[in-house]
Order: sequence, then C-alpha cells, then structure tokens
Amino acid sequence: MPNKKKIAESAISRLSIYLRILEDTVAAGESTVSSQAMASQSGTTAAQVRKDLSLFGSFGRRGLGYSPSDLVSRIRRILGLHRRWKIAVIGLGRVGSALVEHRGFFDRGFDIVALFDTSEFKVGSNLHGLQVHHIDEISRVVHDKKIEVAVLTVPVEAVPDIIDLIRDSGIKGVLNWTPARLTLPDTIEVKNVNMVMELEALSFKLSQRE
Amino acid sequence: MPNKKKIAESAISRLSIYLRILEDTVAAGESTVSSQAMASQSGTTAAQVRKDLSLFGSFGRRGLGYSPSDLVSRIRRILGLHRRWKIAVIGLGRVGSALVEHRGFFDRGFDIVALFDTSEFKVGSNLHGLQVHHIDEISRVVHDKKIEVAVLTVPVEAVPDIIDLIRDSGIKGVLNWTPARLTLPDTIEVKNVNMVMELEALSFKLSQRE
DNA sequence: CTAGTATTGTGAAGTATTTCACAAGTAAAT
DNA sequence: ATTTACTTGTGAAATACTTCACAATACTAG
Repeated sequence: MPNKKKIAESAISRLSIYLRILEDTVAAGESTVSSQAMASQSGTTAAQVRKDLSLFGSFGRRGLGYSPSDLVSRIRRILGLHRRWKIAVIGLGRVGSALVEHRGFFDRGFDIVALFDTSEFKVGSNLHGLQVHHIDEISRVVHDKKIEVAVLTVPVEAVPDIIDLIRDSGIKGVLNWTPARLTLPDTIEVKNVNMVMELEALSFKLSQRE
Repeated sequence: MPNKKKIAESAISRLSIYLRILEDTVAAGESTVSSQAMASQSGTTAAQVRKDLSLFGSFGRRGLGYSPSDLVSRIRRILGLHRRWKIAVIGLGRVGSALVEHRGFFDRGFDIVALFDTSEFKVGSNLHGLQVHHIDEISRVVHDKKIEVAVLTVPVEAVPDIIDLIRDSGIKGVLNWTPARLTLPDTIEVKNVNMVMELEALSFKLSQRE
C-alpha cells in the first residue's frame, strides 16, 4: 500500500463520493461493481476511479471488478472512518444549532460531544442533550472528553477573540464555517466551508453565459 | 479583456477570497494594495494573484500595485455580483431554516425571496417574513418572482420526488446541499456543498499523520 | 482447449494549473 | 539625470492531475 505519497485533495473528495455510492451498492445486494459503474454514478470516468483507488492499493480483480463491501471497508479505512471522531461545535447561532441536530454527522462517524458559546444566555443551557460551555473552558473540556475536531460556526468578527483559545486547546482539526482565514499552526488541520463562496461561483458561471 | 477562455474553478474561488480581503482593505482606507499583500492575506503567492487577475484583464499599475476600490468593483463584476440575485430555498428543515435567517447571503447580493417545502405543517406558514409554498408551486413562483437560483436543503431521500419539478421550473442554478448527485440538464448549473465530505477530508488528513 | 467478452492496474501521454523569472513601468531620493 | 526600490504582467518552465491505451487476468460458452 503506497503511503506517504502526496494525495490530491480532489482524489479524497472522490473517495467520499465513491464510498456513498458503494454503500448503496452493498445495500442493493450487488456482489461486484466495476469502475465503469462507479464512474457513471459519480460523474467521473472509469480510468479516474481506478487511478484513485490505485493510489492506495489494488483492491479489484482483473476481469471481475471490485467487491463493494470490501471496497467500502477499504475506503472507510483510508479516510479514517473505521473509528468514530469526537467533535465540538463552537458557536451556537443558527447554523451551529442546526448542525448540532443534524443526523448526518452521527451517521458517518462523527459524534458531537461538546458545545461552546460566549453568550451568557446560551452558556449553561442545554441543546440536544448537551450542556453549553463557555469558550473559556475549551481546553479543559477538549482534554477531558478527548475531542479532536472543532466545527467553528461563530460570527466572523468573533474569530480573533477565540482563535488563541482554539490554538491552545489541543484540538487537532477545525472545520471552519467562517469566512475568516484561520491563523493556526500547521499541526492543526483546517478545512474551510464557505456557503457564500459557492454561491459566488454559481453567480460567476451564470454570468458567463450572458 | 480576454473572455470566453476557460477559467479554472480554483481561480474563481480565489477571486472570492481576494474580494473579501479587498473589501477590508478599502474599509481600512488603504489606497493601494500589492499582489504580495493580497497573497499573504489569502494564503497563496503573489504570482498566483497576478495570474488570476490577468485572466480577466490588467488592473494594476507596474511599480505601484492595485487600487483596492477599483479591484473590488472589477472582481464584483467578474463574479456577477454587480447585481442582486433572487434565490429560493427548497426544504425548510434545520439547515434550510438556518440559511433563511442567515444575514451573510443578503450582505453579498443574494436575496432569498421564496421558500418551498412539502410538509403540510410548514406549507402556508411564515418564516422570516416569507410564506412557505408547496414545492408543486415552484414553476409559478419562480416565474412570477423571476427567481434564478435554488438552494436545495431537502433530505436526500426527497430528491427523486422533486428533481423533475426543479428541472422544469425555470431555475438556472442550484446550490445542492444534499449528498445526491443531481441529474439536471447542463443548462442548469449545479454547485455541491457537502459538509460531511469536508469532515471526511479532515478525517483523512488527521489519519495520515498516525 | 480456444475464442470471446469483460475488467483491472498502470506506465505513458496529454492537459491543466502553478510557479518562476524577468522586462517594463513608477516613484522617490540624491 | 541617475540610481534605487518596488511592483505588475506574462511567456516559459515546472508541477500536478487526468485520460489513454494496453498487457494481464477472469470467466463463460462452445
């Protein structure tokens, strides 16, 4: 299994997509699946599918295709989804609150186990069975609960006030929903999600065809 | 201004980022900005910034840099943000409802002007000053209100039931929050936003460094 | 056992994107 | 007027990513 090699971000996104497709394939009771089948369901090419998989090993059988259930566990392991992840949500405005109650995270191995905010109205209250902590407690809670990932859904103007707390909390990765670029050491992985940017890309494309 | 050329998706994302930075620069009262300054704030290189801008024209002055306010209007126009866009939200679960009340869209030129759902409890009710329509009415409403973009936040299992309605509604672009791949003619632009996929990418990166 | 059809894995080729590197332009200092 | 410091715009080079194309393998049918 070739490791250490640099893997393109785009290949990882596609693996996520393949995983979802393969879970459906397993649920449908299929016993084999071809790169072509995966490609057409995911909107890419068969060669791309095979190349993506070959970055991590050779999981198929020539002439036969792949075993969906085998591939599901392979990809889960590649993506680090063979275990569960404990995550915290920081910022319980509309978006943060919506995420807390979103089943999709739990379903795919992510457990929201702690909530943080700064509002005196929210701290101490309960949301979806979890007590809301003040952000000042993040180090203690992250340590106590062995939390690895934070989902950051605070207003962008609050970022400077809390970024140091996040840096020193022991958190290993951040899913950043704010439009701010987080200045964190590269021992902390950051992924940015930006809804408005996606709409702007849509706006661009629509504008292109006068 | 070289047009019609194919522009990379990644370049467009960066333009969005530059735009945000430049708005701050303007607000700070700066009268010039260099590609280097933009690069360091956006986490890329000066050469990349200049190349991205040069795809659309030459907006700077050698030796001097760029005018932030000029660049803001140039990029706004490039991205199609010199006008406002009317959008509909389809699916008023937790995420959809959170988006409706999210100020960030309005602030950047996107007006949510219609809401759709199928639940008999929601249809007819009011949310953030807007009446909730049944999805069956989408064609009429899209036409009446001249809506161009739909934000799709329904449960993934509801997609097959409504995709035909969307296809025939006159909508020109869809921001798809469901993990389903939408089968729409390529006259309709689709952008996918997938929160879980982003977490999976984070999971992969964290797993990489055992 | 042979022919025919299917399908993977992967170097090599082809594209796309990013980075380099430098001529050209600007202004301030001397 | 010349030097110095800065900075853009852009071909060319380097790197990254995708697609091609085919040998290798598997199975079925006759």
